[in-house]
Order: sequence, then C-alpha cells, then structure tokens
Amino acid sequence: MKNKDYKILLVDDEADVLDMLEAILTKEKYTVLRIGNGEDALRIAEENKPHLIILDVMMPGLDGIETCKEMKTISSLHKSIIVFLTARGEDFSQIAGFDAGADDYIVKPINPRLLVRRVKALLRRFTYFEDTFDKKIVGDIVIYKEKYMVVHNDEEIILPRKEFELLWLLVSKVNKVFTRHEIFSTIWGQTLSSERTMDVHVRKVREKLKIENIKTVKGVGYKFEV
Amino acid sequence: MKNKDYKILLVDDEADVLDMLEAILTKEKYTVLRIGNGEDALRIAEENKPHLIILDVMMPGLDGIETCKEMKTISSLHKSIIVFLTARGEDFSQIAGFDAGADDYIVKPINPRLLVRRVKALLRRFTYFEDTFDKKIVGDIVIYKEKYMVVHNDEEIILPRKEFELLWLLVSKVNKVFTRHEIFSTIWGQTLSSERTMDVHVRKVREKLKIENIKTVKGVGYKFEV
DNA sequence: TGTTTACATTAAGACAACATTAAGATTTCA
DNA sequence: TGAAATCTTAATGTTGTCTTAATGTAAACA
Repeated sequence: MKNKDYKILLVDDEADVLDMLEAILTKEKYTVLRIGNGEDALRIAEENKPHLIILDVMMPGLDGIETCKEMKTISSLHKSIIVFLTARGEDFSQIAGFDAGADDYIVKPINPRLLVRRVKALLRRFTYFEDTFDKKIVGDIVIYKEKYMVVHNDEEIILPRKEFELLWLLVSKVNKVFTRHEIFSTIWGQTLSSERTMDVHVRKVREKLKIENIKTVKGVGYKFEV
Repeated sequence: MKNKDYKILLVDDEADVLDMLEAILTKEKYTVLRIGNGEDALRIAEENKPHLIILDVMMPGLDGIETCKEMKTISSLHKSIIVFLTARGEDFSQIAGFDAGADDYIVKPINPRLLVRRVKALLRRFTYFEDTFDKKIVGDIVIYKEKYMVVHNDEEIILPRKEFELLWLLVSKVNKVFTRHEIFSTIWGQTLSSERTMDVHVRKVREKLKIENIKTVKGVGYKFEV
C-alpha cells in the first residue's frame, strides 16, 4: 500500500494549522482531507473512512473529545486511527483524550519531521489488516470501490477510472437498464463527440472481467443482469 | 420502498434495550419485531424474513454470535442484514462477530440519531435486490419499465424498444382507446410512410406476450383492455 | 351477397444501432 | 520529461430491429 492510498482527515478550526499539516502530508503523497469543525468532520469521516484522523482538541462547537467519542460509535470508523492535536502542557485533555478512545496525540507547535514519522508509524498498523475497504458483492464478482478493483474467480482486476465508474453505475441498480443518455451524462457529462466511446468502454469491462452479465438493450442502453 | 415495508427484528434479553430500540425505530415507521432470546429469534426470523436483524452479543442461552452463525445457515435469510449490539470496548466480540458473518455492529449506549442513520444506510443495500423496482401490474402481466421487461406466467420477456414503448403507452391508460394518430405521433413522431408499420408492432407484442388484452377498435385505434 | 374498407399476417430487405479493432491523442506517474 | 497506461476517435463488421410490400381476412355497408 502506497502513501497515496492512505486517507488522512485533518480537523481544526484554525486554517493556518490545517495549511501546515496539509503541506507536510501532501508532500509525503498522503491523500489529505481537511475540515474546519467537528460536526462536518463526522459526516466527512463516515463518507470517506479515513485511515487516520487528526483532531484538534480545542474547537468551537463540537470539540475534539466529543467528536472523537461520536466517531467511536460509528462502526465503519472502527479501524480509523484517531490522533489528538493539543497544545503543549494540556495534560488534562491528553488524558480525557485517551478516555475518549484516541490512539495517540501530537503536541503543538508541530515539528514536521516528527509528524511524518509519527503518522508513518501509526499507519503501519494498516499493513496488518489490509481489508479495511468497502466491498459490494454482485453475482459472482466482488467490487472494491476505493481500490477501483474487482475480484472474479480469485483474480484481482484493477479497472481504470472510466471503466470502473461504468461498472459501478450499472451495478448501482442491478437489472435496471440505464439509457445511453443516462450513462453519458453520469460518466462523461454530455460533452462527447463519438457515440462509440461508450461501446469501447463496455467492451473493455466485459473483456477484462470475463463476465456475461452486462447486457445490451438495443435502442435503449445497457444493464448489469444477475 | 417505504420504511414501513422494511422489517427489523430486534433480539435482546434486556427488555429496556428492546424498548428503546423499538421506540426509535417505530418512530421512523419501520416494522419492528422483538424477541428476548436467540432460540426464538431463529424461529421468528425464518418465519418473517426480516430485512435487518439487530442481535445483542451477550445473551443467556444462545448468544449473539451463535445465533448469527445459525442464521447464516438458513438460506431464506441469506439476504437479511445482521448487526450486532455490543458494549463499548468489547473488541473481541466485534471480531468474532464479523467472523460469524455480521455486516456491522452498533455500540451501546445507543445514540438514537446515529442508530437511525446507520439503519437507513444498511437498508439501502436492498436497492440491489429485485423488489425495489417499480412495477405495473395490468391484467396478468407485470411490466418493469426500468428493466424494459414484461413478466407473464413466470416468463420474462424482453421487448425491443418500439414494441415496449407501444405497450407502455397503451398500458399508461388501461381501457382507453388510443387513436392510430396518437400512437403514431407518440412513438414514431408523425413521419412514417407505411400505415402498416404499427399493425406489425401490435402483432409482435400480442405474439410475444401471448395475451388477448390488446384490442383493435376499427376505424379508431387500439386499447389495452382488462 | 358482393364490394369496400380497415386491419392482420407474413416474409424479406433496409437500416440503425451496436461490436470490434486498431491507431492516434491524451493523461498519468515515476 | 518520457514511457506507459488510459481515453478517444475513426473505420469497418455484425446483428437485431424496423419497415416495407404483397397478400389474406373480417367487419361494414349498400
């Protein structure tokens, strides 16, 4: 697993802290999400299932401790590592932090080299259980959205973006016939000169997955049949 | 599919936990079944095929894990989603739970808002299953617009575009006589040289569906009669 | 009852819609 | 930046759908 495959969520109300953290971590090629308050953080976290969440303790509204507690009740986040960001000397919040279920804390002011090393160490945990991804089982294939990957007959197939999006769309409602227009507007967004582009992508998916599930409905569109 | 169409089975030995869950979920209009132990839960589940089953891990007699494993062997329940109810910190049961085939878990104490959100998210899976399609039942045929498909006597019939559109039009107002002109302009858009084209399509639909419902009204047009 | 009009039936050819392939343009990533 | 992968285009092949036209049948009318 490469750095860019790790998602790190930064939560802080101070934009310059976020800027700094983001700068350091994107330089290391991590995928960084940032948000300015606890409420939004909960939503974003649930949607994105970050591997690591860096939470500032002191925030207006929902503070770090509360946000952390809430996060711990969200089962899809049970594998996410939560780290507090705290000003030096805030002993109390460190203890309350561990109570709330945090895994570690980082002291401000931030030392870039230390931060990177710490993040790296924490993320190493994920090496042990790779399987933290959403999967969707349709017919005899398994689709991993975050990995853009499909497993069929124990074979792992990585699909390029467009091909994967196409498959994902069709599979989002199995047996439904998606019109060519629906597909175009969802995946290409109307502007496309050649009508054939879509056919080619359909072909690629059929070919790579070696499945017969994608059916053509002439004059209408395509469907994924089970 | 509306909330009341979803059946949720609650299994816990503590009545007050059941009370709380039931209160939250019935407020959201879900159809709720409750039961106090694993043995009965198996029977009730098999009889009712709930969409979602919330199982307390710690129960006297058959515990949650065992109940879950048993449920997984009942084929009529293989579409049911199973969620564990677990006290915070019961790490082991979480892992054993996933081993047993659970889809998610919920941590006590229960946060009503989170519970509702979670349940909603989990039930969304049923989007993938058959019965979420809009169907129109006319006479003894069932028409699935999204699938471009008609079912008659357990036989699935796929109609080509024009034929399906014709059927769909007639069926859009059962017993109404659509004039030939109406039909032409709706499906062909005025320009068509041969008057016979329509007859041929009507014939194809009658033939493929093996129904007598499409009646000719001489000098006027056609109707779908029930 | 014959004649007309309107639709039914059939089969074959025209056509539109999609499949396929390969090559060129573009993006991505080391 | 250059190689590799992805995406798009274009040219050509294939197939099922649609249309046409020729002929048959039933109701309506005189």
